[in-house]
Amino acid sequence: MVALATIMSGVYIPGPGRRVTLRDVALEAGVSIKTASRVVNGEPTVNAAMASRVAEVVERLGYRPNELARGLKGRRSRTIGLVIADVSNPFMAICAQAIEGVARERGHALILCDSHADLRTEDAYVGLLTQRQVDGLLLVPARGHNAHLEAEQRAGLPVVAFDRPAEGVRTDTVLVENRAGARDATEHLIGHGHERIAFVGDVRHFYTARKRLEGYKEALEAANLEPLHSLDAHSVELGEEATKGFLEAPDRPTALFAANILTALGALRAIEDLGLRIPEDVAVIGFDDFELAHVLRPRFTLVRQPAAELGRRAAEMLFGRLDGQDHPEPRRLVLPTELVVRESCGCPAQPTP
Amino acid sequence: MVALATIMSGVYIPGPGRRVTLRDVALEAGVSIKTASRVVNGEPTVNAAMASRVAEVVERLGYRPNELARGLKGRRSRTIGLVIADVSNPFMAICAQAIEGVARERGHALILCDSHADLRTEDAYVGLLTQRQVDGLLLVPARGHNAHLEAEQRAGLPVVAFDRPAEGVRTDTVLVENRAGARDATEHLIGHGHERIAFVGDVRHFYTARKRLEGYKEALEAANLEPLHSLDAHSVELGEEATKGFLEAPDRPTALFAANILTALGALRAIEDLGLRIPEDVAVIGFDDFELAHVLRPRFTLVRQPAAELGRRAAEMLFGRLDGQDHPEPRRLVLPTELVVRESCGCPAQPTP
DNA sequence: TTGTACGCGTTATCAA
DNA sequence: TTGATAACGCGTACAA
Repeated sequence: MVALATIMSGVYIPGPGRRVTLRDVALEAGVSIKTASRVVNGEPTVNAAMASRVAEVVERLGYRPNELARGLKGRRSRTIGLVIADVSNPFMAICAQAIEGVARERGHALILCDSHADLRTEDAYVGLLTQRQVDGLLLVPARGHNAHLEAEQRAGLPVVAFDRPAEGVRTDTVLVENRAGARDATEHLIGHGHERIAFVGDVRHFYTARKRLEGYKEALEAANLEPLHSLDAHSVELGEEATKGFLEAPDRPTALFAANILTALGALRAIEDLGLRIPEDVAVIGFDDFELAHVLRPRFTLVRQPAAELGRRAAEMLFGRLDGQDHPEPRRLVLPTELVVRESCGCPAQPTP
Repeated sequence: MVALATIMSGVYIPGPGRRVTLRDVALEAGVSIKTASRVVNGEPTVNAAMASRVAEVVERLGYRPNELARGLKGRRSRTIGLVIADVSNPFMAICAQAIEGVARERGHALILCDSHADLRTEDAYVGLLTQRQVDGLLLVPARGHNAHLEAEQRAGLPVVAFDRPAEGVRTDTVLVENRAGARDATEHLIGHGHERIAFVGDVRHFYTARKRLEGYKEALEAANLEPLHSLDAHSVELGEEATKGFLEAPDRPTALFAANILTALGALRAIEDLGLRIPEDVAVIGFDDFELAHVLRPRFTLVRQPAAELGRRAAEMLFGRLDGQDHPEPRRLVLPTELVVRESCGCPAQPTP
């Protein structure tokens, strides 16, 4: 072994590209590989003197266990996979950050995959991850039948879906109160006396969009008001267009519920362009938080999703399974949203929110 | 092997938790393991008939190579590590997304680590990553002496730093024109006739903050103007405070350069609170893009960083090394920024930017 | 308490 | 062209 490495003045210099292995340590310390292994893993059944000798060598050579070998042997890669729909979306990025934090606490690495909300890409990623023997899988499922997940689950891979449920597969799931959140927002607008409240939402097939629309309709029906919605505005531009469609009509709505970030931004642009005032001419509430919401004037009222908690809870649910918690049935956790009341809904300005 | 698995009506059902291995394939196809391996790896030296028979079995059993075993044997994990300072920062998230995309194109998995810009956390993560035998490392270095990187590099691990250089270590680096970008912005304000231009920046020890301050000073000096800067505003609140400090002074500046996102938001809040108008009372230019910049009124002028390209180029530089490109010296790539002129600087409104 | 032998799933070597 | 056999680095089972 020393053939490929050199010890110079107490500093071990591994050959280029060659890492120190347990064998190197064992040889250097004059013990068996197994004993070295025991010391590294902190097993108690080692002579103290020997242990400290080995520890010294480990330190000096800078030995690092090879996790690939460990995983191969031990059937645990200490790695989990995350397939997210779009990391560049701040909401998702915060989820990812929270998940990464939990993984770290639990000594696991996190492989990040961005499916761009595409089912085939997701499928490919799930393959990549299982090939890497991940211990578990967290994902924001793409729309469509996530059939590929089923085989993995049957093979014993714990899977947790979050933000939206996986279609056609029974997995643990962590969601957000989309419907209740939308209902709260709509009711708040109704409470301000509005009777014509428009809904600008994104792709109708998206789970979150559907649920939010349901909540909106629920609130309107309870108040005996007519729904007035536009869907499929999945970009700022389309959101702007849809909003203008509403606001330029003869009998225009006096309030607007923008069901996601993009439509909210589009709505703001439209309102600005038409020279209307918020909230005097149109009151607005959005769904999902953004950094500038309290910088805008008037301050923007919105339904806040607990992004970090969503990620954290999903990760914890996964690690629960890894720890052997045996819930035979898939679990479902739904986290509450929070209506952050500021000024765009028509409420008076607060001191310093 | 069939002891732990069953073949029923053509469908192979692996035992719980047990995955199909090359042995299973070989047994089922009646060939040697090595032959099965050859087929899987597309080696040309296989009899066509045999190859298709094996391929069929691979398909039917749903065989997936175990990347851990491959990595253990082949000394290539096909995995790269990314240590980023803060994924919840949209700029970083976009970098991460771009990197992930390149990794995917190259058939590599990406392990994501969030150092929270903390050197010790970074150190721990680098350890975690090398234990996982990553083939290369991309990172946004934390401030301080990144000594731990040196040992890894010596052991043959390619390292690419991006957004900021690693201190005390010589690595490939991809940066953005912080200085030139800040100079451009400042010059633009000078071009509008401003003579008192304040700089609101974040932590003075940060590389990016320093470079931007340099650029700002350069522009002022060239125009024989007095610099007027405040530093260490590393939150929206502090940015707001710092801005108010400037604007409430007797001889207040007529223009403001906010050197990062947080200070830009803080500045906007401060200006709003003081009842000043943009750009009539104070012209403003920021550094770094944000989703709402063109939704704000007036539209916000800023220096845009090529986030996706930064990530992509860094990843490509890393894969270049992995492909064996042998540049003995560390390389450094500096990407240009772009001054996105809108209205907050005092320029007239554009039709539809 | 310590060491030996084997296996994890794969690829590489070499002989057939 | 194909197949035994030996690695890769580590942990487990068992023996010393």
